[in-house]
Amino acid sequence: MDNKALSHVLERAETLCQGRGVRLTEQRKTVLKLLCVSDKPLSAYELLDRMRGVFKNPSPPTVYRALDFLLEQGLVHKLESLHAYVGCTHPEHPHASQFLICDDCGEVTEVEDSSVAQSLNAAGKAVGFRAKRPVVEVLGTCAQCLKKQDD
Amino acid sequence: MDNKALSHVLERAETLCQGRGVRLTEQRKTVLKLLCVSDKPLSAYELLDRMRGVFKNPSPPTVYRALDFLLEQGLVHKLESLHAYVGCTHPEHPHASQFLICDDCGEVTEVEDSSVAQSLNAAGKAVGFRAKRPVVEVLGTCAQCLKKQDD
DNA sequence: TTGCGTACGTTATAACCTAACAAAATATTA
DNA sequence: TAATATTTTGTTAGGTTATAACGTACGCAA
Repeated sequence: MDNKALSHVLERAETLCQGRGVRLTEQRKTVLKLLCVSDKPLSAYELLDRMRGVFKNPSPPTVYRALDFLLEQGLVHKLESLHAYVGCTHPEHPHASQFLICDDCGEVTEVEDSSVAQSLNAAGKAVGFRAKRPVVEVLGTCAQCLKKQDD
Repeated sequence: MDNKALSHVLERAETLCQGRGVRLTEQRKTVLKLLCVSDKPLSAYELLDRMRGVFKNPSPPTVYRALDFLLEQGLVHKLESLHAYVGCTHPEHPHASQFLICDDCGEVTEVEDSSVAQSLNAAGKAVGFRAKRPVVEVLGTCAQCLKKQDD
């Protein structure tokens, strides 16, 4: 994410948090920023490392608390299959996302496909299940890496 | 899973492994059995505990190796969001499953909804992504627990 | 039997995550 | 503003999940 997009996300996050009466503190903003400027998902401990540049003595709870907050606010997502976190690319509204994760280059694409969401919902309903948090992550190979393989 | 279903699964597993020229050793069979008779997903360390009854001195690698094998053979599934494992309920053919996980009672239902699989595939294709391993887990509340809540 | 590949034993440690309690900052109310 | 409550952060420690690395045993085939 470039600088302009970053500041847009941060402003947006500020606005959202103010509207909800919750506080986007420096630590939380830092974690969000670090995730946004990274070109790949970061583990909690990678985040921890990068926070050393900003805060004096961050510890795991420091990072996990910030992550918990950001997850609750829908500003970041956790990729369960990678034990890693990414900034949300469209936090404007609550949503059920799917993630395409490239095994090869590590790139992650967040998509919001309504037919996936719908069919999942329907599958649940068919057995009387009420969905709360869908986890949809597809591991595979991205277009770019597929192309490279052909060369 | 009852005793009859268990022996059916084990026979089926034997047949599958023989056909593929791989070995379903005692350790591997034990892990599969433990997962099948459990009424809920088991973590690797829960499996480790239960293996103590069968093998003299099992260690984490013992369990993880067996799990890796069973995962490769499609005989068990890993639930990424729980860090836990379940026996596959229909290992007859390779398939992309979805899991409905009840937050309340812990029950997990494996479903195989082709429209979910299709829409996911389509969403990937739209951006040139080749899917290899889909992870689809829906956390929520099962029908039984929903009913209880009403009472 | 010798050699090769696969499976297993063993130790250690890496990586991920949370509990628990104290201190500080911030918000709330009097 | 002062007193109080609430939220956030600091800090220590420890629990859980997963793998590296290296050696040994076993099964099989030349």
